[in-house]
Amino acid sequence: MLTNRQLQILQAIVDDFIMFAQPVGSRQISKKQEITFSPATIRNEMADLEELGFLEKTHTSSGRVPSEKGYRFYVDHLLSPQGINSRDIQQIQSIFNDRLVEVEHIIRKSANILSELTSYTSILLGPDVQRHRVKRFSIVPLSSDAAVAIIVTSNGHVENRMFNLPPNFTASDLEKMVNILNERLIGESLEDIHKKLEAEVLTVLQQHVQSADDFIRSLVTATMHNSESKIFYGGKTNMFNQPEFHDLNKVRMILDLMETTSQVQSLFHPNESGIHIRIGSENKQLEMENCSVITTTYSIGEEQQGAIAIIGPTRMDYKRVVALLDVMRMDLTQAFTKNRSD
Amino acid sequence: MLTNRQLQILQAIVDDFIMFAQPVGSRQISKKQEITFSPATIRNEMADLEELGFLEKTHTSSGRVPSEKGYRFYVDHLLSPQGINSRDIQQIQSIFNDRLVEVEHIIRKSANILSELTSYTSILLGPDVQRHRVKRFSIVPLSSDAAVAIIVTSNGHVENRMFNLPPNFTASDLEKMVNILNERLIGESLEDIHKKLEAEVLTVLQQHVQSADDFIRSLVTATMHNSESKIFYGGKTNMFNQPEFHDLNKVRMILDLMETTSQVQSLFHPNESGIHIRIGSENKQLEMENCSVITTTYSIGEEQQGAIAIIGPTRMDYKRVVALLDVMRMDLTQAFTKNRSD
DNA sequence: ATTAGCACTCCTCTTAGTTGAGTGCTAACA
DNA sequence: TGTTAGCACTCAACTAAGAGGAGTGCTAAT
Repeated sequence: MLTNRQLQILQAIVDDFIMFAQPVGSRQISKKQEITFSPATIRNEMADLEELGFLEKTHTSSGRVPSEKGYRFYVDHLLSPQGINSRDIQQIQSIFNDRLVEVEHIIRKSANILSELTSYTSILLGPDVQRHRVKRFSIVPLSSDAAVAIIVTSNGHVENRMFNLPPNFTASDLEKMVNILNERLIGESLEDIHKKLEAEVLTVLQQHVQSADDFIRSLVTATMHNSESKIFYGGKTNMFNQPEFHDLNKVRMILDLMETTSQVQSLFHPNESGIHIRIGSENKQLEMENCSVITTTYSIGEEQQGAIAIIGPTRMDYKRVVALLDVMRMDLTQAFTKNRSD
Repeated sequence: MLTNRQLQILQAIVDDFIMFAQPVGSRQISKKQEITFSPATIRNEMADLEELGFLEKTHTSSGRVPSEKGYRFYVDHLLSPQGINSRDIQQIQSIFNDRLVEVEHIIRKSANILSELTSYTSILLGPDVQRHRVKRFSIVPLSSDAAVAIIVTSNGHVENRMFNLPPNFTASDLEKMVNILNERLIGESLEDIHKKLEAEVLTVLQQHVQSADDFIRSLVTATMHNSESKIFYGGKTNMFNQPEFHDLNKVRMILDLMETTSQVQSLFHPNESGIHIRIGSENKQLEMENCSVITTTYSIGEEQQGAIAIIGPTRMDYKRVVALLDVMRMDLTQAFTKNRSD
């Protein structure tokens, strides 16, 4: 168990290092207002904290730097919840000024403002398209052998895909088909559609339409394709500002990771509410060993969920980011549920 | 006018520098197969070429480096058209293996393959949505005050946008409206729609539907919004490989530029056929003063046009990139016009 | 006209020395 | 007994000096 004084010193060191990105010496700590004891005492405590694994030295005679364990402790026990600046709140509110109707717009704007406010990189996941419910299904023929399938979901998202028509497919075939599909599929979620298409709808269609088999197969692969939630980025190059990323290789690896959808998706904790912090090697990705990722989720309507991640150096301003994400999560949730009800 | 020998030496120097990214000395040139004269002679010629502005020195006793004027001359006069490797051609062909129907897929894949083959960054512009022709117009109501407008274009693109419905808008109003819109707008290009909507369609609608005014306004702003061609990137971080970009600031500026749609769009020469090369400061953007940009266009169907850009260091392998772009342009054009006719 | 030879330049790499921030330990102090 | 002043020690960061080498420009010989 740490003594009060050790807690105080650990906090001071982490705060200081987060601010200045320089190893922190005993003298520097001793000069702080709230510290009443001498550098020598601090040195003794520091040595103890190092032995306990909370601090590290970059070399024998350098100041101390928080270890991952140190950050973890700081985040878990020393992070006094902090209000944020009214100017920041105002800026967040400005996202909702426009009376925009589209979810996508709001999320895009949120990504930009978050990256601006934190000076880190933000990633926002939109609603999971797979869970949207079908509002209308239609097919627009383009030529004798190609058509576009269009699915409008209840919250206004439009999913569309081209596919090939089987030969000898008539306009009346198409019409029948669309009617059947609408009858059967409206109200279902997109992820259920695939199953339904192949199971019940197919047999019904086969009774009415020639070569329904091919058709359904086209349609299934077509609607299945675009299955992930959309991803929005803010401040992709913000990390260039951080001294720990003055290394091209690190930056490159992270930027490359962000181009890979699957990797990005695995940064998140789906279906877990609250704010999650992963520090350095707590991240599964090797590329992220110098980064911390703070994630949270927000609601879109009653069923849908979106997610937010902030990526920064392990020396991230946790206090501020957590506070900002908290506001952001609540505001987005509120905006999207209010939007729904009127 | 340059002598034959000067041409030969200039070419050798540029080729060598493109390959090794190191200032080229007289000895190194003299060792080449095709060079029959001594280092001393080469030094004299080099001094002349420098005086003429084609070469530069990084310091008094360094080898020579091509100046922008040197690259320009090389590109204009010394670039013997070169066939490309059959393996490369094969890889390009692989884009079209899948029998993909969607334009977007092919372009996305092309961007990736181009960046892979060149090891530079590629940017592909899709067709200009504004010039697509309307195939079908429909409106799907979502709630009492919101709806989605959907425009399907003749080549299968789907443009959609949410908008607010005026109060007291009935289902039959909506139906009438959609009918009128389809009557009037099918076959028009998207860019013409805006004008038409405001001019003739508005007056017609006003006769049939209450508060058509508000409605049209919503619709115009809605369809106008998404007006640029889609942009696809390949190999965004490839420039990290180039020694001239081992400078974080340069990389950052270019990456930031690539996030700005308007800046990216201004890299292209719309409506000019052929292959264009802009070297260093010939680019309008200050951020690009160390880059060369090679652009070209391809056709999508009979009316539409897409564009390709490759961004690399001024020390770019012009010969190879030009050859690759030439193949790419023709293959894409062919694929998209063939696609149309069957 | 071409080229061998040579003095000269200047970048790059290495080594040595200096400075200064910071530590750990010991001994004195309250 | 906990705290602190004092001091020797460590090591990164900076500076200066010197060696090596790739390359040039000029001159004189071929």
